[in-house]
Amino acid sequence: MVRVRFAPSPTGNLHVGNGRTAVLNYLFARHNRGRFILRIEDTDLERSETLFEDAILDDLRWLGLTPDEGPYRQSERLDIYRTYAGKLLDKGLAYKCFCSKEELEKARAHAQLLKIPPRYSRNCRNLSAETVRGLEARGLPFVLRFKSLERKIAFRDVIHGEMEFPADHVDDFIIMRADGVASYNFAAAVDDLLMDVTHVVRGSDHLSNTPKQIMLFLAFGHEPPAYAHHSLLMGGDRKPLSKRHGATTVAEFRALGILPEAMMNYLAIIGRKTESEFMGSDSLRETFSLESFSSSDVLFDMEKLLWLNKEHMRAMDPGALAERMGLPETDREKVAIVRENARTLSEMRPLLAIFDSGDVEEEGASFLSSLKDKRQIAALLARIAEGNHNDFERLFKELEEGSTLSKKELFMLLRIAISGRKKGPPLKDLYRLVPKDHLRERIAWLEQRFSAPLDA
RNA sequence: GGUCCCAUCGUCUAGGGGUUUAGGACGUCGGCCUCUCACGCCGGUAACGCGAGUUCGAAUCUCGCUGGGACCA
Repeated sequence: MVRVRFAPSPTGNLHVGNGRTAVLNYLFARHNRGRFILRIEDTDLERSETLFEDAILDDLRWLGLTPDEGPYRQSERLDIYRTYAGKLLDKGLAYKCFCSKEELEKARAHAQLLKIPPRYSRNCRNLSAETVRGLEARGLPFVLRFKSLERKIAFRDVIHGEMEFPADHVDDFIIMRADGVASYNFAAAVDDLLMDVTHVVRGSDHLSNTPKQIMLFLAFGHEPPAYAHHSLLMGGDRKPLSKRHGATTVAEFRALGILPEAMMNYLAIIGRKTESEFMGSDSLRETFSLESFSSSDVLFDMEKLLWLNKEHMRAMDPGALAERMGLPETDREKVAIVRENARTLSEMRPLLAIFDSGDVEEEGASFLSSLKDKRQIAALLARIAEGNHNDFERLFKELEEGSTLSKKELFMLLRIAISGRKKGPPLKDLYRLVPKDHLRERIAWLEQRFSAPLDA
């Protein structure tokens, strides 16, 4: 049984990069009929907030990524980590280190100066039991360090292939801090072990940490899980995606009017080879494979997201789309017409205003002002206002007769009278759906504007 | 500073020694579609980071360099 986990830290809103990790884990689990576990990595008590945990949960729900287990919270499992650290201590695979922060800092600065890798000196590795007792009796604070295996660590990453790290890649790293809180690598490894995680699917920023976690598994006498490190999301300048690149959190895209279907679709296909790019969650699940991922980093492409969003908007039942926007299902016809001209839900709103108000945009009004025969235009507007039917073809034919305007001019005149805008959906649909009182309101406004002295 | 990862059109990718005038998608540009915009259709633009080596032949294999990224604190 495949078991995967998504393990965010609640130190901020859900970043799209982490959102992608969540999507991949979810899809991998579903594809294999496995379990998708949610684990909150909140051992950094200073930076973790339940406010962010709620926000992340909310974003996952919005994306449709329902966990099968969890959320488990590391802050509620501190005793477990202590117990497991104790096991390593008993087996002689970990040791107490009394080196002070100051000493460590000094050694690090020294290493920096000599331009040699900053490694822990292993000062406390071979302290006698007696010495340790003595130091403890004096009440000196200590951390627990893992006795790093002095051999190279090799493993096969599902995305990167064969991986090999030299023996000195890992030093005697801390597994328990002086305050009794487990370190990131230790808590993650213990949880992956205890939660029977079979595949660790995460960002390649964790690639260098993997040898540590593998060593911990070996220390506990277990086979490590399979690892799959996917590439990272970058901004246009190939720097890590951050605020200055625009929207970076799932919540921001949601606010921008991106559909969850599109967000999931986009996050699931970038950096991958797939036969088709536009997919719903069913085909995403069916066609998913970790092997289809490229190992190079990916630039976030807003244009492609917008394209996918539009495709999803167009594929959706118009009534459902209306409801998604908080509109009654009966607005389906309006939504169906207007969505062709929008890429996001937000872009649909001003278009929907065509039906709900008698406003005229300046661009439209000034276009009419630019036409020459003002008297004829006023006459035509009056005749449009009289129209009481919904047949655009008929109206157009009626007006065309006796008019000296070009076809294009007549169309534009109608467009502005009906919608108050220069651009928009086909006129015959608009004429059918714009309420007559709004139409008259627009014409009244235009007539008033025309009777006023023009700047021409 | 060390270790690790990565490198084909602007972007995501196909291609894994001859089948390639390097294919597709998004974007972009042009044309068509009885008004505009959008949709749709048709067409165009655009890439193998650099240098050695292996080979009859390399985008494809090897090494080096350069560039970008990550981790270690």
